[in-house]
Formats: sequence, structure tokens, C-alpha cells
Amino acid sequence: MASVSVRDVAALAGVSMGTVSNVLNHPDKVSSATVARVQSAVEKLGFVPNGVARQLRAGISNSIGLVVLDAANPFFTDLASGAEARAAERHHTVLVGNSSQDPARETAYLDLFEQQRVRGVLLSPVGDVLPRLERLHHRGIPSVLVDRQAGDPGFSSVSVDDVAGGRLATTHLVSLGHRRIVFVGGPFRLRQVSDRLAGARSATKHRPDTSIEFVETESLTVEAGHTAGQEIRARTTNDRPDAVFAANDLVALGLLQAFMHQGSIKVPEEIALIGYDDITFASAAVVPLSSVRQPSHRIGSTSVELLLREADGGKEPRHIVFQPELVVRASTGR
Amino acid sequence: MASVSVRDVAALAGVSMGTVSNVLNHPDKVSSATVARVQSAVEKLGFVPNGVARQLRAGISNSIGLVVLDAANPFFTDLASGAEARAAERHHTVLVGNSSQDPARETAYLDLFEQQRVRGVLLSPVGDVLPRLERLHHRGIPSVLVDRQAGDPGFSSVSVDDVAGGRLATTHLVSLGHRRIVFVGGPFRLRQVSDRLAGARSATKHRPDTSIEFVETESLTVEAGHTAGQEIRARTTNDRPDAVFAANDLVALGLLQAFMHQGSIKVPEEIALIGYDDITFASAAVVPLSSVRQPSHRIGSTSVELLLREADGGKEPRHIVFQPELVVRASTGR
DNA sequence: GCGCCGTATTGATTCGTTTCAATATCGAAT
DNA sequence: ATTCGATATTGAAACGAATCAATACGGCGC
Repeated sequence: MASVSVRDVAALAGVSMGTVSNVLNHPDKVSSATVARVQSAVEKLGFVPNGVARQLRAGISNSIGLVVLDAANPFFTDLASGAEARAAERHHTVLVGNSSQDPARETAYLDLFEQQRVRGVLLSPVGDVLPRLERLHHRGIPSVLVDRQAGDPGFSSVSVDDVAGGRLATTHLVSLGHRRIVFVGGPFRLRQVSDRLAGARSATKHRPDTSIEFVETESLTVEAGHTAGQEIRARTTNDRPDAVFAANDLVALGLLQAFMHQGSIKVPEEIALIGYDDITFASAAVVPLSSVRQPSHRIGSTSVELLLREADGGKEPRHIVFQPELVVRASTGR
Repeated sequence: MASVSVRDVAALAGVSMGTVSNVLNHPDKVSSATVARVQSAVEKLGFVPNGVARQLRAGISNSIGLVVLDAANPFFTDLASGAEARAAERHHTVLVGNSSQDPARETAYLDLFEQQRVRGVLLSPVGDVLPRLERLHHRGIPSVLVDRQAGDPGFSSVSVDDVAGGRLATTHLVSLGHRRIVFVGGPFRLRQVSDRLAGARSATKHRPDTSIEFVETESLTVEAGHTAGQEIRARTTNDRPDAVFAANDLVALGLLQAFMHQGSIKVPEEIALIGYDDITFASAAVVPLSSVRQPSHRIGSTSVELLLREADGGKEPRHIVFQPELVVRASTGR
């Protein structure tokens, strides 16, 4: 019942296996009469070529591996959909792995992709992956760092200037008159977080009347934001900040939920709030959320672009940096 | 420079390919001295077994294909994460495809999975896929319908009783005194939509004082909801419903955005609103959203469970139906 | 010293496809 | 009639690992 192979098709059509293969892949090399005969045999047997065997023979697949930090974050689903779209145009497939910010899972996916001999790897890294990428590179598997500038210029990268984004958000808060700012996000070892934080710091550096405090969270989720928000809500009014900059919108939404609980803290009157990523849900939040927009879809498509360029030609690595954009909504007053 | 194979490892270790393979897969069959020698050769050469070759030889992969209706919908990302977690426990990998409610893309992913000879397929269908699944089944690839009861009992399914869910939501609206209800969602050909709608209808059937109207959208997205909301907002006050039941939370959030625009319609005072799925963002919305909760994570893990059972033992198909749960928040008053 | 048994190891074959040099076929040109 | 060329087709050799019957190697009892 199981598998019909080219052999069976060839037998039924009365030709050799090579000819069947040619009908499938180079129909122009085969006389039209034979093409017809083979195709009807394919039809009759319900033959579907075995992609695994094909890939083994070809030596390289047309799949691209993508490891994201958090599949539940709309920023990454947008990014992934951008990557998929571009890949589909080039007849490639994207395999998405979710590291959930766990270095072990990240490694597991890299192992899988290496074993599967994917065409290349797109990665928004958690752990220290450079040695790993070296190894992949050495094996002929190129990689592109996504949403993070390469520490090592040896690897291509597509990123957004997170320092600029952090500065944008913070400058905006300061310009509204806020002086006591809290940055919420984490873990700080994530580049996205530390860069946005650095931007925040640089925006306040030359303003001695402002202060900036850092609250580290375990992850960049709604839940983590909610926890941090409860901590802030528990403070006495005097100890509270007058503005909060969240490392991403999920955290911001969690904070917002905590602040609004029983109406304890009014946003933006008592505390102004700004997030990062401008996910779809930001504008539909209890208090529509100000945010820093990133071109998530384009990041994905551009990454694939770079990756395939490298996989094909072997050009030297490139670095593309997009600029973020401030989006002002009700959560920072106006 | 590329690939080191078992052959190279065997040569360096001074053993046969068969022995290398045994070290990798049945270390107990090999003397410990040889194991050590082979492992050091593996180390030295940086050998990573070729998963593609392995799979070809094995004849079956340990990947599971999953096709979702909308990867941007948190309901499906939760479902996928449930599936991944369960699959990982069983040493399987989930390949996620996003059909975006497009039958052509759905078919493309099924083609891919068939060519890749995956272990099985999880599918939340858009088009008429039963013939396709028959074919897969005939080829020895089992499938499980996800988030939809099988029309054909020949295939296993894991679903939520959407009719009950629709009834739950609508009964709730009626019990709050709402009499003029609009159901927003689409396309109606999606089972999820038509079932929820059927539930809504059944809840109002024996109440001649209530009316229910159906507004069909092109898809189940925030944007589609927003468009439908603008249409409703454009009506004269007399023509407006006093409650809206959205086919999912994304649509509900879109509606909410449209209603709140310049404060034109107050929720829930002028129009009560209830969604479906209870995604994370529902509780953080402008007006926290009432919804119908589904056990998305468990749906995913249970699906994998059923699929692997079928892939292993070949037991007869099973049908699991979860019950939805009403979650009341501010958007339906109280 | 011989046969026997269990453990270790080998080497050839298989999985299903693509590739490519070799061959077959046929018409046109010499 | 023979050669040349172009076009179609063939068949065998890869790709890289897993399997399994066959063999080698010891040690043991007799």
C-alpha cells in the first residue's frame, strides 16, 4: 500500500527511471509523447516524489530555519510572516522554531537545522551562539542575525537601531515633562533590552534633573510586565515614577493591567507609559499605547533576502539597520 | 570542505561504517574501547549525522506537520505551543504552516508535508480537505482535525463545542437584557464561524422578543473587525444593535477600536460586546473583553497525542470535544 | 588440540531520487 | 551509402546512513 517510487512509474510507463526523473524536472529534454505517457502513469499510481530522497541527492534543502525568541509575540509572528512570504517567492520554506528565550531550546533547534542541512539559518539569539554559527558557516550553512546587530561582523545581520529607539521613547517622555522614569524589561543580557536601555540612559544623561531606574524582568511577556506592575503599584505614591518605558509592548500591556487594577493608578495622568514594537494590540489597549514601531515584516523579508544571497553567491556579509519610529497615543498623554 | 560522513569517521577511527553507525545508535553493541575511539574521531572531525539520509533510510520522519488558519492569532500560537511541547516530549518536531485561511496555501503545505513524508498531519482546515486526507491516510500518513469536528468520522478530531460556545455567549447577552444582537464574523464557510453562529441562533430561537442579525467579514482579523465596526458605527442610533457577538477576539478588538473612535459608541452602555477565544490581549483591551475561553494549549497537546497514537498503533480514530467556558468582563457590563 | 558459543565487527545492500556519460534513433548532408 | 549531428533515452553510480547476515575473535570445556 505504501510507497510508489519512480521505479514503479517507470515500469508502468515503459521507460527508464532516468526518463521519469527528466519528465519531472526537465520536461523540455523529453519528447512530448513520453511526457504524456509518464504523466498518466504518475496520475494513475498517485505518485508523489519523495522529498527526502530528493534532498539527499541534491545535498542541500530549500528550507530555511528561523529561531525566534518568542512565538507568542506578534512582533515575531509578523517577522516570520515576512520571512515566509519572501521565501515562498524564492521557492523556499521556512521552518520556525521557538526558543522561548531558553538557550537550551535555541541550541536544540540549531542542532535540528544542522542535521537537516537547511539552506541557511535566521536567528534572533538568546545565548552565545557565535561559535555555533562559525561551525555552521564552516559546514556551508550561512546565517543571518535577526533583530540584533552582529557582535561579530562576520555574520550578516538585519536589525533596528534599538539605541535610537530607546532614546526616541525616553526623549518623548522627558519632553512631556516627566522626570522620574523607570525602564522595565529583561533579562538585561538580551541585546534588544540592553540597547533600548542604553538609549534611554543616553537620553537622560545630560539632564541632571531626570532620573532613570531599571527594573529587570525574567522575560518579555505580559505576565512578567504584570508582576513588575504590581511591584510598582505597591510603592507609596512618593516612590512611584511619573513615567514607565517598557522594553516591549507585551510588558507594557502587563504593566497597564496592573496599573489599572481597581483604577489604582491612572495612565497617563499619574504614570505615563510607552512600549516598544507597536504590535496590533497596542492601539486597542485599555489606554491606547504609545510605542516605538519597527518594520517587523520587512525585517523578516530582508533577512531572507540576505540569507539567500549568501547561500547562492557567497558574497560577503552585509548589515542592514532600520530606523524605528515613534508612535504617540493616549498612554503618554499628548 | 563541506561534509564529513560516517565514512570519514570510520576511516579515522580505523573501523567500518557499520560500527560507527552502531556507536551512534546502539552503543551497547560495541566494545567500550571502540566507542571511545569512534567518539573521539567524531569529535575531531566535527561530524554531525545527516538527518536527511537517516530519514530516507528510516522511511519515516519524526516531524509532525501542523497547518493553522492564522498564525497571527494568539489562539493558534498557543495551540501550536501546546503541540510542540507534547511533541518534544515524544522526540518529535512540529513544522508549522500558516494557511492564512487560503485554501491554496493549505494545499501547498499539505503537498510539502506529503513530500516530506511527515509522521502525521494536524490540520485546522479551510477548504474541502477530506479527499486530500484520504490520500494521505492511504499513504500511511495519519491526520487529526484540529479545532473542528470531523465531518467524516474516519478522521480523528480534537475540537471545542462551538455551538455550545455560541449559545453560552448569546445566552449571556440575552440574560443581561439585550434583545437586538449582531453576530460578526466570517467567512461563514469556516466551521468555527458557522457553529458559533448556530449556537447564537439556537439561544434566541425560543425568544420571539430577540432578533439576531449576521454580518459577514472576509476574515477573522482585527482589521476585518474594524471594518465591520465602522459599518455599524455609520448606522443611525435606531438601527444599531444593543449587543455584538464577535466570532473571535481579534474581530472583537477591531470592533471595539471602531466603536471607541472619538468615543462615538460607549461599550458596554450603548453596545455590549463579547468575543471568543479569550486571548491574552482580551483582558488588556480598552474595555476588558468578555469572551468564551477555549483550552488552546490542551487542544494542541491532545492533538499530538491522538496523532502519535494513530501513527504508532493504528488504532481507530477518536473524537475529543472540549467544553468552552464563559469569561465575563467589562465589555458586557456585569 | 578441537569444537563450540557469545560477543564484536565487517561489508554489502538498501532507501528513492538525480545526474551524466554512454548509447540508440533518425533525418540530413556529403 | 556513409558520416555527422541533434535529439531521446538508458543504466549505473552517486548522496549518507542503517541494517543484517556473515565472519572474526576469544575463551571455555572436554
